[in-house]
Amino acid sequence: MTLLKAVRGTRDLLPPETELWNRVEATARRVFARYNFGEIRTPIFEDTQLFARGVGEETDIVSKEMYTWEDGERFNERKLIADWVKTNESDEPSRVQGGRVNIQGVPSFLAKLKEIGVQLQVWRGVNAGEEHLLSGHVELVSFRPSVSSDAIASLLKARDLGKSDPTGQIQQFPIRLRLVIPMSGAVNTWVDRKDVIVEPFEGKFFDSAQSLTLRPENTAGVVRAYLEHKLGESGLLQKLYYIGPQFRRERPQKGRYRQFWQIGAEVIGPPSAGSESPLRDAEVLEMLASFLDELGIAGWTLTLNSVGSSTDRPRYIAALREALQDKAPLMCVDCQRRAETNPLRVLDCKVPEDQPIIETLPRIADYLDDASEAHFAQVLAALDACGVKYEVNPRLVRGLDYYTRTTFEFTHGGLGAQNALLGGGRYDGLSEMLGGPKAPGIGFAIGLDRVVLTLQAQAEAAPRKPAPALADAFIAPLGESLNASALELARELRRQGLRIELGDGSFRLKKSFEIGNKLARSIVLYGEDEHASGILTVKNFATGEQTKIPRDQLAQALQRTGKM
RNA sequence: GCGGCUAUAGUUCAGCGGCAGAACGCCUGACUGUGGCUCAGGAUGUCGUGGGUUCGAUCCCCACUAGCCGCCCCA
Repeated sequence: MTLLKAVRGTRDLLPPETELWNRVEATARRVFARYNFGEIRTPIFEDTQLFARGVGEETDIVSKEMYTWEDGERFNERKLIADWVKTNESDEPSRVQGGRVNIQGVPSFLAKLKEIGVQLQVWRGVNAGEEHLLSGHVELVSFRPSVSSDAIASLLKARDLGKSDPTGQIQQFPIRLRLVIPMSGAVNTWVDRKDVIVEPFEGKFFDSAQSLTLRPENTAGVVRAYLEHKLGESGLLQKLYYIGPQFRRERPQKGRYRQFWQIGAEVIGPPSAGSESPLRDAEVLEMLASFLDELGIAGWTLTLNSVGSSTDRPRYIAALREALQDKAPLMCVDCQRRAETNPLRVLDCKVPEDQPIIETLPRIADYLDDASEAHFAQVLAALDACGVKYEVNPRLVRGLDYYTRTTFEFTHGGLGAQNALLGGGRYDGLSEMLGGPKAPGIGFAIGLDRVVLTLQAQAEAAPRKPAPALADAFIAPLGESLNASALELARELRRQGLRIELGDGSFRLKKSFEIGNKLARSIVLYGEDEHASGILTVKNFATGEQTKIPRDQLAQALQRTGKM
């Protein structure tokens, strides 16, 4: 039996690494608290519509990277029967074959069906125009009073196959399932037109309550919660932070996982609360700089830009498209594609030859209206005033549709291709996109995985690595009869705040020492003598010093060695 | 999603068309209530999975899976 493994792009976080994760999270909580942020926890999955409307239907995240499923999906027998009746009512009886499910599709699709074990009689005919038997197994289908579970399973498989069709090949040839019941006089009693409600077939045999999606980011969820709970009605600015896993189906790489962790925060509220103020932008950026500094991340770079208001941006994109009509053919193939699909991305191109051309393209700065321009200038002025270093990069663009005005990212050189530690920006129109009142906001998401990677790389480079955390003491019961009272001793010490490892009476003393030396700073011997006298034998591993300590002074003594 | 590289012991990695290897770690003993150091001994294993070539495959070929690097995208 093959061992099951964590699925692609996911991973287990084990001690002692989790200690580092906790440190980062604790630092975030501590720093954010000083700015009066409160924690919000939103669901890990949301209605798919939330992300489609918030993040943007056309973004890569929504169009190809989300984990989406139809929740509460049920096989709809009525639809299946209705479809059968509809497609077969004009068929000549002689053309109807008994007990089979016919599936039409392209050869690769049929091969796949075979591969996953769908046992059906299958002909190829769409492309080749010839009939060719690929599999001889005949699956019987009966659907009175209900469709066989095998047939349902086959439909489910075919449906999933259609969903995961990577090349779009299958979609070009829609899956057509035709259920054919045995030819006999029984037909009319099996499916009586009067008993069946014939409805137009809508192209699916499945009904679902709603489409759900594992969150690919958390801002949309926070804004949804803000609207749902009418937090704007307080008239105050809402300052919320979150820590949690996010999900995107991308190709895994170092620093990029399919389940990844983000620490993020949002400042959002009605305009009357000052949510539009450039001071909020600067304050958030200053907080992030403090967070990274306090964590001890050296060598980060803050890059920022203004992508303009929701009216500036379309104007700019139009201008960019126009300029690219002439320029794009001179650029790399990627840029030629981007010019069509997502012109803003051309600005991100890293090909050296393209750089001079990019320099000649229109700049977003020239398309900002006066208000946006002034807003950005005030953000920069506030950053200057508090001494946070930054670079303005007029080519910095963000991939999510909801960003307006200030956008930024903090990068770190040690991360390779995935060099962004965190990213964020202002989203003045998001609330309205979700059907809410005007509620400008600014937020960011820290890539926790990447921050941890950076810290680990720094620790690796450091001349002295920190020693792994040791327990204060290892309690070694000498003999299994002492196990129970050793637990009592451990409980006593632990309740006084000590970190205790408890051995086992079956261990030979030598083994207790060996294990104790690996796990703890001191060993406490708990044998018959100690049990009777209440005077315990304690040996400090570092000094080799061995002393007798009365039980009531033990905690204090171990505390003291802890500070050594 | 695309391209390249990789997959052997718990870990880091050698290796070879014909008995599966090192170092570290682990276990046992020298040493029955005293660890680290030393010495002696021991066990490591589906050689990623499935096919193919071959008398014979961990090695060569193919497919798959996973990881890493780059692209894409983003945190």
